[in-house]
Amino acid sequence: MEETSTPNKKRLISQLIRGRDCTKKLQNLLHRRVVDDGRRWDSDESEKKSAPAVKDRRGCYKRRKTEDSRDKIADTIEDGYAWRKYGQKDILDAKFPRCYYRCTHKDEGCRALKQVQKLEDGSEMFHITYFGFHTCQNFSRNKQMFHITNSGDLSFFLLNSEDFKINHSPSSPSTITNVHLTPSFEKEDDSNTK
DNA sequence: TTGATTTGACCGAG
DNA sequence: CTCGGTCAAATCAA
Repeated sequence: MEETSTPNKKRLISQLIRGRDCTKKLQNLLHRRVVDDGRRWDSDESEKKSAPAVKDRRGCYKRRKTEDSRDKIADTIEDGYAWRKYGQKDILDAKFPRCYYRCTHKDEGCRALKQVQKLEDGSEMFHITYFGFHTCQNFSRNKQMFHITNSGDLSFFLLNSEDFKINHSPSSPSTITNVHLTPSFEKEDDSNTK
């Protein structure tokens, strides 16, 4: 990891810059969200409080718009976070069902969600879509960072570190120091270049 | 026992 | 109505 200096370094830097741009965009998005918070989608608390019957009050939710979603293709659904499956659906034109996951720490306020669907091109790969961000404390656990590193998903890593900074302290996360990047960072999904 | 997964019902959007 | 997303009871696993 040391002997290849300039070309890799350059690439790395440009990746970091891209990541930073991305996080900046997301920060803006997050900020907007906070501003007009409350009538977005899923005003869960208020609705749940006034829930009458509990029993057949299923699904007081709104369909997810294309808010802030990030797509990624990977050969594993593992990304270092603890997810809890809450549903699975057969999708109309798809061979494989779509699985729905939320963060295990939802009860602590973490709203991160993801959807996983196997690709139809025969490869054993998965199309993963992330919604929202982790507000739980996952980031203090180092081993999970290395998981992320293994999967080579730099952008996701950066996004979350930024998220972490927003929610906690602006000081640089010391855990980053050990990370070595896998150069195979091929999935180019531009998330939201609309 | 607790926590995670399975699975069919339910809901809102279109 | 159909379809995708979510809920929650039943079930499984540790």
